[in-house]
Amino acid sequence: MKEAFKALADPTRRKILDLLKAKDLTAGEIADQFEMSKPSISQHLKILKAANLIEDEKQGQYIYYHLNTTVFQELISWAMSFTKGDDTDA
Amino acid sequence: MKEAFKALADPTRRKILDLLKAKDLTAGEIADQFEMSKPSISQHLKILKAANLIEDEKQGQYIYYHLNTTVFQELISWAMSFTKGDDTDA
DNA sequence: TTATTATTTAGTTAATTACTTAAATACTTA
DNA sequence: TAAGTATTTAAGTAATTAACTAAATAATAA
Repeated sequence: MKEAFKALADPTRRKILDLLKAKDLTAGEIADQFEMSKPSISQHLKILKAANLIEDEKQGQYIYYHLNTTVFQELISWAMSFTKGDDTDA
Repeated sequence: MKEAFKALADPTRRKILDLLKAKDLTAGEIADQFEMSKPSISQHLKILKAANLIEDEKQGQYIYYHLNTTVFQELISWAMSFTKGDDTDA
């Protein structure tokens, strides 16, 4: 989760996650949605992957990225522990 | 939410939230839990407050801090939108 | 009023982060 | 094999962040 919190702090990375919510995309397709160099997006993807928020899958010369929902589930539990009626530890 | 994501990226700030989950505390009581200067903790409290994750209340010479759960609720909704079963199109 | 306690604000510095361009790697196609 | 496309890695830099100490503000108590 530690890595995820840091990964989620950046608006570009949150937008990447939003894009992947709609459908799986290649690194290039993701980069096309931003006015930013491809290496920069590649770095962001690397950080999201290290945080287990996304996974990649190579298909020929392309690398497809897709969401990994497990950390989002953990995040839900974590946030719920701060709302009334839930005593669960972080 | 933008501010909240950045606020949550720091482990010291997440620990402050954990402490406030148990009970309301003064700035000094919070600072006592860390091996860090009081001004540093004060800055973290300021950031958490700007993110609407906590609120303060002055009582005499003390300032009590307590959780504000509204942004946590928003965070839950946000994270749920990434998990299966919350398909907005369904 | 003066001193004490609680806390924040200001100013500075070191570490981290988010970009950039250039080069490297990997796959595909002619 | 050589050229082209997709993507990452490397190296460098500017902006941001998180810490510190010192000073300021505010309330309390002597």
